[in-house]
Amino acid sequence: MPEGPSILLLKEAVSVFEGKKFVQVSGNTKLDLSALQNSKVTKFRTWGKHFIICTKALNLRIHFLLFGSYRINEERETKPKLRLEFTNGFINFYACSIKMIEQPIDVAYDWSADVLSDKWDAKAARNKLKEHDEMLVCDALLQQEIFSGVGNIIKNEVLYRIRVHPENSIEKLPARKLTELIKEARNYSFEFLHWKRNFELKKHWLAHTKKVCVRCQILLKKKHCGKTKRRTFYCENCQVLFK
DNA sequence: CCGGTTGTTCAGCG
DNA sequence: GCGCTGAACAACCG
Repeated sequence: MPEGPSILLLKEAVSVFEGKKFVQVSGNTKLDLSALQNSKVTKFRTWGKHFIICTKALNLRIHFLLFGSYRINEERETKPKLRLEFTNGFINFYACSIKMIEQPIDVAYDWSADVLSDKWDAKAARNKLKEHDEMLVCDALLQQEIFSGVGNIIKNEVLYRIRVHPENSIEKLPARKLTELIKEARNYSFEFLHWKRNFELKKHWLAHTKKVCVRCQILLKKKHCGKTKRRTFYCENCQVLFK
């Protein structure tokens, strides 16, 4: 569920509820959502892995973390953390983190960091990366302030596709490679979106969870790289470690 | 059936 | 105050 493209698919799936009044708001959440009763959804938005429910009174942020899920017009065994009921259906959210967004939404969010947004700004990403010279690229791709929406799968696939070793620091990357990294983070995210929409995401993985490099046929390395220590699949032969 | 994970935050420690 | 570690959350797959 969790990477950015999946959240965009959620937004598409619930667009039928935009502008609709809440018939009932309920769930396990400890947040006081009484302000939502008799209110309506003005808009659904996303920022990377954040799913944002906008109302006149307040904005709610849903984050699915690792295990979160949702159902539309469908129940599960467990009680939802949040249930939004409309006249034309309902959404249930399970095992997610829910927060009120206290600041005005454009203050709270840097839209230019969202790799799937029209507002995505590659130049801004490059400037942010320049402030983290010593950060490893495997960590940098997971920084949501820089690449909002990129998760571990996208990280692995991007680095494999551009033939960059995950343990290069930002400063070691030739300018041309840095450009490629930034470009592919967005490009692959849209491919992910397309494949996920067609239920064929996994079959397009080249590195993530894979055993063998499709380019060199050698065994891929699996290692918990960087400060983020997320599992990283890479080819020690064709993904270059720059000196 | 167990181990691990498409993620993030926070407490506790040295 | 820092950086690091582990816990917590709690679902599903292989």
